[in-house]
Amino acid sequence: MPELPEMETYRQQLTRLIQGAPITGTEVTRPKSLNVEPDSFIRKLTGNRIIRIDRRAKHLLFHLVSGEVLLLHLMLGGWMFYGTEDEKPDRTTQVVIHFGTKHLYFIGLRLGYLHMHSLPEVDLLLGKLGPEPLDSSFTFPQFQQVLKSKKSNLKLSFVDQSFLSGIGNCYSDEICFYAGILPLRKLSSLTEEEQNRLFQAMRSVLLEAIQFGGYIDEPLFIGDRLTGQFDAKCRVYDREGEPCLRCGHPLIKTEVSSRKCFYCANCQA
DNA sequence: AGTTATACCCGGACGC
DNA sequence: TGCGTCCGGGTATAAC
Repeated sequence: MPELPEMETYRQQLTRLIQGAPITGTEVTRPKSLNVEPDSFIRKLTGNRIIRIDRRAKHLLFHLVSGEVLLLHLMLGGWMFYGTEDEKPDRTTQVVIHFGTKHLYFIGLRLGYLHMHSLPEVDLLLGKLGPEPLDSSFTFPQFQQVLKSKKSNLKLSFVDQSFLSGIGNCYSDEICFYAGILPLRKLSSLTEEEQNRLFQAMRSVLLEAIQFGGYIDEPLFIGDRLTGQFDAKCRVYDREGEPCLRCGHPLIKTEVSSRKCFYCANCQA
C-alpha cells in the first residue's frame, strides 16, 4: 500500500515535525510489531532523539542519537498520525512515540513493523533491494541494464523490490499507463524507444506523486493539506470501468499472479 | 536460477 | 446495535 511517494512524503513531513525533538515516552500495545521486548524498546527510545530520517524503498530509517536505527515498514494498510491525544483519529494504535504533548501514532501495523537495529544490520537487511528509481545516479543506461535482468512482464518486474525498489501495485500500473505500454508486456519485447518512455514515465509519475503527497487518504496531522492529494490523480489504479482519461475507453481490471492490475486496452500497447 | 505458491497478520467493512 | 465473517496485499520463505 504505502509505496515510495507515500513514504517520501512521510519522510519530508516528519523531518520537519520531529527531527531533533526529545522523545518523552513510548507506548507499545502490539509487541509483535517489534523485534525486541517492549521494555527494551521503550528504554532505547525514551530520552533519545531522532537526528535524521532517511528513506530506502518503502522503508523509513529513524536514526537515533544513540547510533541505533528504528526501521519502519508499513506494509499493507499501515499509516501514521502526528498530534495531541485529542487530535488522534479514533483508530487502534500499535505503537506511540511521545514528543511532549504531541505524539507520533503508528496505526494499521498488521504485517508492518518497527524494528530496532544497528547501522550494519540495516545495511545488511536492505542490501538486496534494487536501485532507487529516482536516484540521480540511476540513469537510462542503468535502467536498460536492469530491464535485462528479468524475463518476466512489466507488472511483476515493477513490484519486485530486487528489480527496482519502492514501486508497488498502484505505481506499477500508473507508470505503464503513462508510458502507454501494457503491464503484461514481456521485458524482452520492449523496443529502445519504449524503454525510454518507461524510464521517463517512471520518473514523471513518482515525482508528481511526491509533489502531491502520495495517495494515503489520512492526513499526517491536523491541517495537513499535502498528504493524499495524489489519490485524485491516479489515472488507472482502482478505476475499473471508468473512462480512460486519455481516450475515454473504459479501463480494464485484470489479475496478474493474484495482484490487481488496471490498464487501458485502447491506448496502451 | 528463476519463478510461483503460501503463510503471515487483524482491523474494519460488511451482512444479517 | 451487535455479533460473526472475511478480505486485503507486501514480503519472506518454501516449493516447484
